Amino acid sequence: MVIKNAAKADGQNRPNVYDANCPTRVILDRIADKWTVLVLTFLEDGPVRFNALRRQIDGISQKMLAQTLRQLERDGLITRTAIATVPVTVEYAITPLGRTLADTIKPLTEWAEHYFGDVQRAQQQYDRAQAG
Amino acid sequence: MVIKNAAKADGQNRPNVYDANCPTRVILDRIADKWTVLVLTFLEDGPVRFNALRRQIDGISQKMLAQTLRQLERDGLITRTAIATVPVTVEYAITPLGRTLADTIKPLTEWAEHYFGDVQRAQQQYDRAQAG
DNA sequence: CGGCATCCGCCCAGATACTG
DNA sequence: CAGTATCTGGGCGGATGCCG
Repeated sequence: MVIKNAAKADGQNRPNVYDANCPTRVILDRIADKWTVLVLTFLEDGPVRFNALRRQIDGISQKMLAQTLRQLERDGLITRTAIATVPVTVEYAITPLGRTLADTIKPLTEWAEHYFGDVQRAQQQYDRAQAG
Repeated sequence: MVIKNAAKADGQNRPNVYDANCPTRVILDRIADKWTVLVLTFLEDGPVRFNALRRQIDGISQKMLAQTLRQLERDGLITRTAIATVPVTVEYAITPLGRTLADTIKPLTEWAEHYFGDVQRAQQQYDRAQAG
């Protein structure tokens, strides 16, 4: 039983992320994807083509990029536009809904940039304590 | 080459999450963990014991909970306090650093609770379009 | 250029059993 | 109560090859 928020996911009450059957868990799992955050925030500045994304998001494979993009498109967070040139050009753009999410997760990357030093120091201290 | 932010991770310039070698990626990967967000936000309201967390965070296994807690402790985001009772009691509490992160990711769960309906509708529309 | 299909290794997560 | 230890399989993600 969930104490913190007694509301059940199935129906009339408020959704509860701590309930495994709550649909908000799906969203959380999506955000918990390794690449979703990076791809979505990258598209904030304007439409980008597939290979441009591939090059600029360092470390992503074409398979994972394609997978992530398809998922984001399915969620209505980005759009996919194929332009019939030779060779074909495909542009990905963020949707208004996607932008609300991007705005929400942006502070996250800022937190990472601001505090990663503190975290690293904590880790080193922890590791020393374990070793000693 | 990264265009969006020319700064390299190694040294004098600003960190760049789009660079695979950037230490902020480590933070992002941590946040991208399935359970980190839930555990950390849950501890915002005060210290909680192991089995209490296990019961209240629906769907988590004891293995994953232990793993997540150890990781969070190592990152300096939570503390672990063992009280020598019989049987032993262990309380986990959020640190000031952890609280800054919890405050940062909280809007995320709120986004999920607010917009999951829009996402579900988008998914259904997408799936219909694929089927038809 | 922008993918998809296939194969495959490896790690992650669940289940189970045991301990202080 | 609060974990650790071990085994196991399913899936994730990388590499490669092919196509419109």
